[in-house]
Amino acid sequence: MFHNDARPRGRPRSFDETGALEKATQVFWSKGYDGVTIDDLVAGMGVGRPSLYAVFGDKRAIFLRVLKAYAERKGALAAEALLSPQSLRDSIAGFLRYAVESATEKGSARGCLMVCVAPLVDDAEVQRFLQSAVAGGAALVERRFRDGISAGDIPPDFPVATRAIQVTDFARGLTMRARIGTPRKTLLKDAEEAADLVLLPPRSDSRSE
Amino acid sequence: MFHNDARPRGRPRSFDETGALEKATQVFWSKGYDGVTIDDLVAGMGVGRPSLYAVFGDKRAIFLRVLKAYAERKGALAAEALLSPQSLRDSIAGFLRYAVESATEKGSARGCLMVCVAPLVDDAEVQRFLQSAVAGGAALVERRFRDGISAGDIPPDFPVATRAIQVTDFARGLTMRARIGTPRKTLLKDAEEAADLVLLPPRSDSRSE
DNA sequence: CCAATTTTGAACTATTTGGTTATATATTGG
DNA sequence: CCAATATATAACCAAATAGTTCAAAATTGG
Repeated sequence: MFHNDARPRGRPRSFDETGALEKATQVFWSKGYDGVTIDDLVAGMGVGRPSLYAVFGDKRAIFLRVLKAYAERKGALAAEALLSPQSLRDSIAGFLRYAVESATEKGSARGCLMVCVAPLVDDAEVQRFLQSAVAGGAALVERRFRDGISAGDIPPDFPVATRAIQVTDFARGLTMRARIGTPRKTLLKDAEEAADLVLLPPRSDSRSE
Repeated sequence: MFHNDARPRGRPRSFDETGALEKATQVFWSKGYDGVTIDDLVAGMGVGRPSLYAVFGDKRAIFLRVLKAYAERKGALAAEALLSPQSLRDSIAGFLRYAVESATEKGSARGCLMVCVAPLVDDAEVQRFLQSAVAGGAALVERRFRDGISAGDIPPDFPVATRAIQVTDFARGLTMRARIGTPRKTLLKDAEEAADLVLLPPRSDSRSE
């Protein structure tokens, strides 16, 4: 006799919890952390003030949940863009293209919550989270480079760690430019050229000057 | 009988105007735009509230002045780092090194006012200013590349415009990582490697495959 | 239908914030 | 030394903001 999935006891909620968090994401994404008031969240999430505090806590708590959910979702999509294609070139270009496309999507704010807004949040936990996210992103790209060596797409002496960081730095640079209004078309072109650059074979040391 | 540089009529100001603006720069730099209150500026600039409004205007006006002064100063220093060295490699590495060093300076906030905070300001004039600053920075680097071709440091088919944008995207990426706490040492290493990368000769098309 | 439970909506309180006003203070010009 | 001028200090006010309280509403369990 399990009532595990039975509806809970009292008045049912008028909102969907994860849906409300997604709406909160849009609010923070477009207004930044400090630019957001509780009333912004109330209006944007469609949740009454007392419910908001009861269910989610204060602004900081909401932001932390938003940030973590966003990172997970975006990380999965980025990994997919990176790991799906067969050719290394398509992987790297796809990764950067995804960064540009999600940063210039119609209907969302420009830029990226993790790249543009979270770094300005003056909070130790946020900073730690971002640090590990940055490291995780680079590690993912590095793994893809290693697979590229196995597949013969790039030479065995390819500096996988260095180039992986460079790919993610490019993504950051492109994303910040998206935020200030650089057109998607321009950024997509730059993403392609960045992919070309990071795939150049390293200068071989064998032939000295 | 010119009294051009005579002291003005009434009670003398207790603060230095440009000095106060520099202090305001630090305030915005560390707290972001929306995170700053008038009281923060009053405290940080050492200017009383009524004088602040009378002399500088409201928060937006102060920020615009701060941003423009910051851009001018920083642009000049970046140009110096870029144009002083003889070798192209020293120029590009110096430019990126300067970005990292100024973004990790002790005593200032981490990151950069133009790269990290201004892009989040929801204001058309700020956005326009940033766009032109971004274009100007890339143009500066591109010019240095062209000089490098003349000097024989890079081949004549070197894609100067593309690589110039990439240099500035790297600077943005490094600067954002500085903001989230990546150590200066790490970033300086990455800056060197980024300089190496963007100076790689392009794949020559002559030899197909 | 009624008690227990949970959420909702509206109002409320204390605090912060942006911006102004009034008065005192420091300086120049005569 | 006095009028004119400009700034400084402190107090002030209205609006915005964060967070709470409380009665009404919607549901389950009996």
